[in-house]
Amino acid sequence: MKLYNTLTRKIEDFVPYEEGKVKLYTCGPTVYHYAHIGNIRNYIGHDILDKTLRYLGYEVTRAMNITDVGHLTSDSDSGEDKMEVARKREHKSAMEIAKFYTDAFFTDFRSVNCRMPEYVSPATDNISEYIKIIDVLLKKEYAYLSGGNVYFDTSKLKDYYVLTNHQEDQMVVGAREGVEEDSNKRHQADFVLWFTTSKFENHELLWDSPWGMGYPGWHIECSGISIKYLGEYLDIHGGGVDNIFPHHTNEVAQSEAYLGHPWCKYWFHNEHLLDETGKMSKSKGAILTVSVLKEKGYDPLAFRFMCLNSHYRRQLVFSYEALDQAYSTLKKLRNRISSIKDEGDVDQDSIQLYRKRFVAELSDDLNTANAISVLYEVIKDESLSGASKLTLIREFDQVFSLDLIQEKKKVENEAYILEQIEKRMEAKKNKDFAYADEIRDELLKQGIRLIDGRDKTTYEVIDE
RNA sequence: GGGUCUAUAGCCAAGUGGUAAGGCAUGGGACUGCAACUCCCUGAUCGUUGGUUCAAAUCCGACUAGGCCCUCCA
Repeated sequence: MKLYNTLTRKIEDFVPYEEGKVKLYTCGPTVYHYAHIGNIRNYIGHDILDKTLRYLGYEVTRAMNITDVGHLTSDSDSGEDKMEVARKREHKSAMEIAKFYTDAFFTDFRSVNCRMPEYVSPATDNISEYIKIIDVLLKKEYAYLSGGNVYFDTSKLKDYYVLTNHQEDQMVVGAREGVEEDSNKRHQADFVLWFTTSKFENHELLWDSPWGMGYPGWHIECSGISIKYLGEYLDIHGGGVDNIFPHHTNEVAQSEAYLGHPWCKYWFHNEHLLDETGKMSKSKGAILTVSVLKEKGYDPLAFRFMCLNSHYRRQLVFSYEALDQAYSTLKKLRNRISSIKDEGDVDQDSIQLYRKRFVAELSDDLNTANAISVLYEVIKDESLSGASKLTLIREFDQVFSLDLIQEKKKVENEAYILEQIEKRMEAKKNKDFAYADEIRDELLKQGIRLIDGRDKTTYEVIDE
């Protein structure tokens, strides 16, 4: 298995700390708003990684956080907490908001066939873990108190910018609008571990700590949750590319300072999904979610298919044209697969050959687009028996998760349908095509599509 | 200003030194009473420009265009 590692900026052989086992961490959603399809692309990328590792035989343990607190617009005290903004906007308690959007997130997450991680933990469930870590960081003098807050001292590290190649003296403070400098910091790059003071009024979520009532900084939650559930040695940590700095950079800093040894071996980052105007963002107003696509009549898996046709480290521009295309391709693919008859012997040698090619593509930094090409070759291979094809397709779909093999849907009124087909045959014989078409249209309205064969008409249930 | 990534047919996209996979769409054909489904056929010299090489979409330089990061975003 070869994976691109942001840490080295190279494609490397994947070798976990413990042979055969993988500890995988995914930066989860912030639940002050809906997760848009760009967010979901990221989780699809992680899902493919997760399932590929499993397919290869690794025992994967995966954890993911839910950010339901303290997501500030900046580390300085000028910003507003996103949860608080949502609370004011919707006149609900912070926990109600978090619950609502967490549920909405997992509805979409599941609808694109993403597997649930072993551990999913909200940030607010692990406060004591953060306090423990911050306490140690203070004792080791990697952290300091200033202006009521606890800060991480980045000057104590040999190489704070391991993930980024940033040069401190070239950094522009406030490159983005609305970011102000925090005068409590000793160094420009220092970041907050624990807040007790802020300008926000009525901050709803507060916890007691050795440093006073307050709430955790943004970055500490992922370190805390990861170490708590996956231990001191992490194999892969992933997220979107925009997390590289500062979020993941800070995680490395605080985790390794706390643990006293190297922490995460591989950093896995998904590129963004763009729309015509550029990056999708939760703060940009209208939010396109998987649920919205569903309401528009798309199978959510068409979106997943669209993502798999591209590479996770490549920017993808979302357009309805592209989605329509992905959807019709997926439907065609399923149609072709459904016509494969489960007969003949399962040819182990041929299967092994295709299996190898499939694995080779996925092992090449998750080349899903090529893995799909292998699928097409399997379908087209005339020397392969139906049983062999279906065995392979079923296996490939463990990773793709596109529901390629659709269960033949049974209908209750089959007798009625067969009767109608019979009537239509009769009408066709009598060249009464108007009546024949009428029957066909009527059945279509009921979700039954007729398929005319050479001397027999069959039907299928359509679910749109 | 610094960092980083990308540029292949109408669209999605593979390709990492030896003369451009695959898919969708289009057009043509087979099947059909018509249609749907299915099947067959159908297209590009790889952003521009220098260079390295017997040989470059693939390596190096310059240029152009675009994305992302530089303390809120996946």
